[in-house]
Amino acid sequence: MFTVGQFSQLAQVSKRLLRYYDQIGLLKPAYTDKCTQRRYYRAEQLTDLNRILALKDLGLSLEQIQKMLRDKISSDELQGMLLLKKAEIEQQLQAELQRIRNIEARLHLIRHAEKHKHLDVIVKQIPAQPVMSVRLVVDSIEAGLKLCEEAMTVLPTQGADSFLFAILHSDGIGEGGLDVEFGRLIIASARIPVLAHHELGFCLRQLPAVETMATYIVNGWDESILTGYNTIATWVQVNGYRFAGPPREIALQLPQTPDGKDGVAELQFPVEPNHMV
Amino acid sequence: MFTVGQFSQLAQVSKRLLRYYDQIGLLKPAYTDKCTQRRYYRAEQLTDLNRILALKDLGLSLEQIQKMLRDKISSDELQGMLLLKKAEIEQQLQAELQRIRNIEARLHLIRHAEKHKHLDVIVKQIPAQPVMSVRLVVDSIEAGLKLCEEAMTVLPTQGADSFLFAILHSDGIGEGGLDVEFGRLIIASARIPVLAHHELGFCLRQLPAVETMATYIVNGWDESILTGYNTIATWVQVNGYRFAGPPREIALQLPQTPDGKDGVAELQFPVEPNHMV
DNA sequence: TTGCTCCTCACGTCACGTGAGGTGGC
DNA sequence: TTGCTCCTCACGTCACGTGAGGTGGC
Repeated sequence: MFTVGQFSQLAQVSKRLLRYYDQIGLLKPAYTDKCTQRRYYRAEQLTDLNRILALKDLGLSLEQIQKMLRDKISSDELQGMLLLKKAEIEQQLQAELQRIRNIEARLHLIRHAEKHKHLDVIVKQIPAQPVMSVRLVVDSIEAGLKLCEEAMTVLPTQGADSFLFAILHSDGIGEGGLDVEFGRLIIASARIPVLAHHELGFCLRQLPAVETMATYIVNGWDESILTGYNTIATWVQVNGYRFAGPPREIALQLPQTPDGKDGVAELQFPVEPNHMV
Repeated sequence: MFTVGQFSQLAQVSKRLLRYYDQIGLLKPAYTDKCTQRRYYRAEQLTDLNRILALKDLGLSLEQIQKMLRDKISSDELQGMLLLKKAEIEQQLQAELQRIRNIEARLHLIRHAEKHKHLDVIVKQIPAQPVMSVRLVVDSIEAGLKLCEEAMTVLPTQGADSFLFAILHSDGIGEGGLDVEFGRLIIASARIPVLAHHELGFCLRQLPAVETMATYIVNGWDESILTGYNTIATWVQVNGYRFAGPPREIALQLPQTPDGKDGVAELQFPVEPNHMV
């Protein structure tokens, strides 16, 4: 029979761990003095402890281990648990690899770009979203901007969180003009004056959800937006993604000053991992 | 200006997270109503939040992030931190790979061995250890056992935690006889009757520390020990290790019954990763 | 008697999730 | 007035580490 101190030395674990395992009922000492509360362990219990440590090393939680030991688990069940755990770890491993790639991308950007705006690009899930919008082909960017302003004035203002948005459906600058969509996000079940704008071609529709959306916040309603496109494009490339759908632009805050410096917009680019890289 | 709810929806994070970041001073809302305690965020703050999330994604702790943002860190420092973090993750990655290999080994053993004794093999660090021992070459295992018993009776008993041990220095069963060492571990600075046993050849020396020692507890002081050797050998092979030094045997509990069923011993094999596999 | 080990609280870790219970603005 | 959102506690998570403060056996 060994005391905690002795037993902990034999097993090369802390005394606290032994007391803790006693407390949660994972490994009770062979004998506990009712009076002094002292714990006494048998040499044979090293076997039990080692088994616990081995299972812990495999990444199982103490709770799982406890259940396994208590239920005298079968070989098949153990196999199942291990396979499950393996899959789990493999997934974690993928995540870590992704992180490493991300870090390398940052390092690359730090070394080769002057600023670190790329720190502000974030990938997130975007849920589906009802909108009121109009879609058409315009000849030039100027025409598009004009339409945009028109839409801004025409569409009814709702709450503070009902935003204007634009989607560029055509790839880059095609020769056939720009295929664009303008409109307003519809939050909750606010009252929508649908009929009033039918003649302008506005329709109610649903923007699809996007699993992996690379987003970037642009401060300033001017050339910042163009550099924002560049930032996000660089980020996407360096981080091993590629574009996977039409980009969106959300006006989070309309500019109040004529130079537009106080406007805030979010650029959203659907992306997917680029396995070619 | 947005309330927590609105801001959390924009950023796709929980309200609790925003309040938490406020609480720890990582991201204070642009304005907090002194009276109602309500938080109000500016659209521009999405930039800050995204930067925080990006750094978090890289695996940095909130404390590190906070320091980075507070100290207006330089590009070089950021680079250093990222390199450090990368190294950390790579280390974790190695650990996970090792775990996966371990799990695969277990699965293999489960499928091809009948029991799961291999669950009881544990790798640990063993510190250096003073001992009183004698080393010599014997012709046969029988002669060795006889010497062992002699040593057991001759060596003075100390506390309950002063164990007898044996080390097999020769590789397997060489033709030149067995090179063995017997003795007793010396715990703390107990009084040692050195002189009394000089004529038997006992010396005080230090067993070296071992970084990676594969250990296995044997219950029973009989043929269990041989099967124990087998268990540990299989384990070592399947888990991608190889032997890296003379094995030790520690008598944790001397048998009290004639059949020796109640003895307990720990087998210790120095090992190292087998990169050949 | 002096050390040494043992004991039981109980807080700290890390980044929030999850109610409980109550209040202000449309 | 009814909902909705907001607020502040405060506990829970996971596996212990780390003192604090006190006690029993040689």
